[in-house]
Amino acid sequence: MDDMKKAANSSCNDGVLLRMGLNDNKAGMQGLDKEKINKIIMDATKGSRFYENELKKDQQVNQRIEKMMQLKEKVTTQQLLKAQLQVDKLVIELERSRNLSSTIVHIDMDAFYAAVEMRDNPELKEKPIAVGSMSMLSTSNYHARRFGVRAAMPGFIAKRLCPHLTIVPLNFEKYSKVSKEVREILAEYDPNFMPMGLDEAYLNITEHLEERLNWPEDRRRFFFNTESTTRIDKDGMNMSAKFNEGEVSSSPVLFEDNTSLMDDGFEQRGLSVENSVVFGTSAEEVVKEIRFRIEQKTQLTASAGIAPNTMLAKMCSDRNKPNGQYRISPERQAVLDFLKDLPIRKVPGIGKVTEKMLKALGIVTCSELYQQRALLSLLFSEVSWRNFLDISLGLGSTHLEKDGERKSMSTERTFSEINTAEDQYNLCRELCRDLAQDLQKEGLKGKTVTLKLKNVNFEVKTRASTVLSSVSTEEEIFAVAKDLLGTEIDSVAPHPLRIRLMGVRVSGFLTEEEKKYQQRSITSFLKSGKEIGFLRLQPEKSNQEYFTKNSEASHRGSFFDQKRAARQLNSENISPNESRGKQLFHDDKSSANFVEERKKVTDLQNSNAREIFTCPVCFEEQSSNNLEELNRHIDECLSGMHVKDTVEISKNDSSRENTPNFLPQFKNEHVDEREKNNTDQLAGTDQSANVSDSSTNNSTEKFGQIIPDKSPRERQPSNLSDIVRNMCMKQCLFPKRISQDNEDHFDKTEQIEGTSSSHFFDTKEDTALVCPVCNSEQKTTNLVSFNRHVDVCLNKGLIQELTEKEDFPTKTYNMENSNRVFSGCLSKGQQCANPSQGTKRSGLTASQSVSKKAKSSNSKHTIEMFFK
DNA sequence: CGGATCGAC
DNA sequence: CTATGTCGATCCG
Repeated sequence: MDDMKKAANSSCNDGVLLRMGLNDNKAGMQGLDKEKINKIIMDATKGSRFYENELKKDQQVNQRIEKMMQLKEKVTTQQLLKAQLQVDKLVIELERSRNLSSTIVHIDMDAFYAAVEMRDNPELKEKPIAVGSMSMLSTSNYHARRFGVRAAMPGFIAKRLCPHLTIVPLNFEKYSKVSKEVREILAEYDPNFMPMGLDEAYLNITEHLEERLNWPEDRRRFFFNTESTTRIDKDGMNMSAKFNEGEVSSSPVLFEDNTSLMDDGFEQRGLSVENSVVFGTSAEEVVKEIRFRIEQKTQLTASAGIAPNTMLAKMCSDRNKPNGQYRISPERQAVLDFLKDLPIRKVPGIGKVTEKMLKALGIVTCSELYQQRALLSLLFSEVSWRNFLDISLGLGSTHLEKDGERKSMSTERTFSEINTAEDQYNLCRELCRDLAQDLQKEGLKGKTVTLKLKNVNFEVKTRASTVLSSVSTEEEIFAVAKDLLGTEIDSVAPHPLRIRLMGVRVSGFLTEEEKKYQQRSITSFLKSGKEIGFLRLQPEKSNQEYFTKNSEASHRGSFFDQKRAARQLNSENISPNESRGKQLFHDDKSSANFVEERKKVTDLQNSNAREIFTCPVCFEEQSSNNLEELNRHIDECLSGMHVKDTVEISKNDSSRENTPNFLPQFKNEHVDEREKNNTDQLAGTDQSANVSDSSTNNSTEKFGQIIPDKSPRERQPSNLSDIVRNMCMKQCLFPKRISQDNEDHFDKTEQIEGTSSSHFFDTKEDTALVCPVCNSEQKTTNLVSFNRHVDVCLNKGLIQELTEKEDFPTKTYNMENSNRVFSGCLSKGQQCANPSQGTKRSGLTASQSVSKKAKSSNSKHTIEMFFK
């Protein structure tokens, strides 16, 4: 967002102080010099918990650097020479595939939030201002920057730097509105432009430039905003809305010394009719036109960069800001000239830490980055050094990829210290509630819940748990999160957990495909009694829900509101008793309530009065509410379908054997030129693999053999083992991989993302089959036998458990969230206790060779293949 | 997979 | 008093 953020940290000496200070200080009547600024910051910082943590982090980075330097010492000349050869081969390839044919533009609004606030409140125009709060600033205007006030700085420190600083609170609605106005303009030049936050965007104007060549002059004519904000129609009519403000003050608000585009010689062009200006057909002219229109429409200025790829364009927009633009002409030499002395820190993706590490190697500029390419290839991961190489050659994306599906969703909050378990659980629930709401908006469900905690010393911890059934509701998320939180509370007991931030994240979303099948998998089956559970309790109340009710009854409104209210009342201290783990309530009143409510639940469960049974196999409601009878019915149902099902599965195995189906699909249609080249060539040697991959990829037919391919509504699970198998397949949790060859392991992410199915029962030599029910390793690798075992196990185990009303064996499937459904059905209120089982995940059995093929056809790093 | 870290806005 | 919130990527164990 903010141009100065990086400058703040660039080319500093080591040390926390300098990191937080700034280096460049624009000359001006007012303002502070670098030294003063750093001193003030230091005084405000020194001794704080925050500072101590910064020091600690600094030490860790230093250790990383030390490790790297030790590695460097071991590098022999021979290794270096060899690496040099390898890398240079790659350089030739990269060079050969350099693509200069696109015209990419990066637009960056100048000090966006601050500029908007100044525009809307003229009183602020002459003053140093910042947008944010006393604890954190989002941006500052250029006036304030002269005092060292910048984004990501806490307001109270900014105030010390610049006592006259006006801090205005964030107003996202307003910024969004302005942002939308800007985007409307951008879309005219590239309908597929890519916004990056509210104040930045990339455009690919290659096509626009071509079309524009044929445009008549009038189509490139724009009027000043006293009349119009956009070009006129052929009839000379205004096409767009007028400024609603009615005020004519169009002068830029941002910089006292600025030169508006209007003063920038547009009138001298001689092309303009009164009050209008005509733009040319070059890329520069297009971008000037865009910036002109933005300014006319919003009274805000933007900076821009023009270059053959996104990386360069972004760096260009930084070059002449504020209110300027810069272009790298599409020639190799122009690119290299631009990079020659450019500090690596200016490169997007190179941050504070990377800068420091590279600096330890004597690398500061991009040309130095290139010179050290061989060494870097030995010291850094492949991904990293290839990225470095791309950077030093000036290579980047020449097209704008649509960003794919969201991968996670989270919410987190900072607050003044919270140290009682009760408060922490309440807060956690509130976060879960908010998150659940957000998830709902996008209709997402995820399998992994991550809890994030920051203690009062600013140390951050995350704890994650992946569950079998995907979660989306407040209760479901909280059920997982509260355990994670409980574990953390326990881990510091008897001391209280003293935190200043808590966050909850959900990730591992189901793909569309998975969503469909999930409906008839055991997960949904077990997940909630509401849907298709074979036992319904009325009213449907889980323990958690009682907890909610309870806490909500005593606290109205948001947790923070209550805290605030409590502080104001300031009468009663919440007793900071030993907050032992999962004991949710500490004060007598709520404890009592909880116990009482809990009792109600068990009472309800014990009185069979309102139970309705639904058979999990045939899905028929049972007339009897007798457990024994239900069990007998289920037995019959299961044994009736058992044999047939086994045969069906075994038949499918053979057809599945060599058709791996976990390969990820191509994420986007467009393939980078150089990737295309390589895949084309690879196709020669690897054709068969590609064909087979793509054919299996979407093969619903094959998929359908495993799970009969009818609409979920049409077909319900035939028996429990079927259900379990479906679940296993979709969740990729099976079978267990015994031999742990750590070398050359494949990318699990890809497999989980992709539609994995066929590898479920794949037989591999290094794979032992482990029964998901009894958890015992099976001697046989024969799938038919194995399936039989699982079926037997299921029938024997599950039904027996049902009948005997004992706890689910510890060594079973992890039921996690499903506990409450099971508890209701198995043993009237008894929970099946296997809390930790679910976090253990089995490895996958996909063959590595296949996995590599997947990469070669899809990955950015295909070039590697050439050197083998 | 889980956890830490980096980087961007 | 008072040092953000959200997201994706990567690396390591």
